[in-house]
Amino acid sequence: MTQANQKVKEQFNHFLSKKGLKGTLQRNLILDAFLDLDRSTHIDELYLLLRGKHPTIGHATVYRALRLFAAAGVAREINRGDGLTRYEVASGGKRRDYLVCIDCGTVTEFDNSTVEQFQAEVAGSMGFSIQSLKIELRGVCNHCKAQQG
Amino acid sequence: MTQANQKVKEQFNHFLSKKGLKGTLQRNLILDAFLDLDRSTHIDELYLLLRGKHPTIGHATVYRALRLFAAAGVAREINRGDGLTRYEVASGGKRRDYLVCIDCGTVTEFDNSTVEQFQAEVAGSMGFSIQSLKIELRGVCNHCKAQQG
DNA sequence: GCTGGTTTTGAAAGTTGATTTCGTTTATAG
DNA sequence: CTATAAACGAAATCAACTTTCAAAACCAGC
Repeated sequence: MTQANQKVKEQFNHFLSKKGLKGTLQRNLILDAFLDLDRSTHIDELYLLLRGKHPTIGHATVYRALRLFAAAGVAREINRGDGLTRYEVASGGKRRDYLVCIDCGTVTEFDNSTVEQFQAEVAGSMGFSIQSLKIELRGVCNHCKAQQG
Repeated sequence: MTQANQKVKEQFNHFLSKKGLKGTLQRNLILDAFLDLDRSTHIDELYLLLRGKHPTIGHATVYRALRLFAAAGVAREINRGDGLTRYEVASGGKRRDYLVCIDCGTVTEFDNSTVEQFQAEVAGSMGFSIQSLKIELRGVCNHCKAQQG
């Protein structure tokens, strides 16, 4: 358990008590698995993962837990347009910047200082308070370009 | 019928004959309705719209026609993460830049020269050939900010 | 520790939009 | 025309998401 993960768990517990909700074994197990995975995932993946160790945990519980994590601000929903709702740990920034290769399907995350500049400019000119930003670039990655000659 | 729309229809007909597919009454009606609407739409909206004038057109046919339009390059699929697959006329650029207000749900399109600059920089640094670009900013719009005081 | 009221759980059912099936109809080349 | 491949529409199916409901777990107050 990293210190960052410990902090996330505290944040979630604080959210629960603030809302009069209960801390349960299942919620703890699901949150642990979610944090341990440390990458974006979706309900069924997490469900199957947990199912191995804790056969009693149900699909609906995983579903509800992930939504609760999102409501608590410790997780974030991702929609990549593939019909699946993914979740990732929300800590550290609110950006989601992807390069999606239309050839091999690889999804690369990137971080470019231009993004911040871009964000500031749009916010200024449109009078818009930006809360989150999602940029998805689709194209052909270096590797696939090389393969195609 | 604008000249641009006429061109789109020619493009679609060319696609059909190139692929050995058939031009049908339904496909023409659906394409006309889609072009006339002149904004992003989804299957059911278009279906209901057509249904009024041409009660024999079925849901499946609208669905298949829109996918065909996309395959022909005259339409483009849009996924805004709301569970609906939308389509819009593909003519004119490959960008989709949105501002989504998390308060009132309004979706505003924007066009900012910074986008192009940004795109070029990312492509250069990552060795990525960008084909399409989707930017979605979520936040609070001017109007809602004013209402909240 | 109990107890009582509330919340949570898991299995199963329901919902929704997307997609396919299938028998019939239509378009088009020869 | 006629053959045949494609397209049609209604209905069925699919997959992911979401809700229902009775039983179980939680926890604040005794």
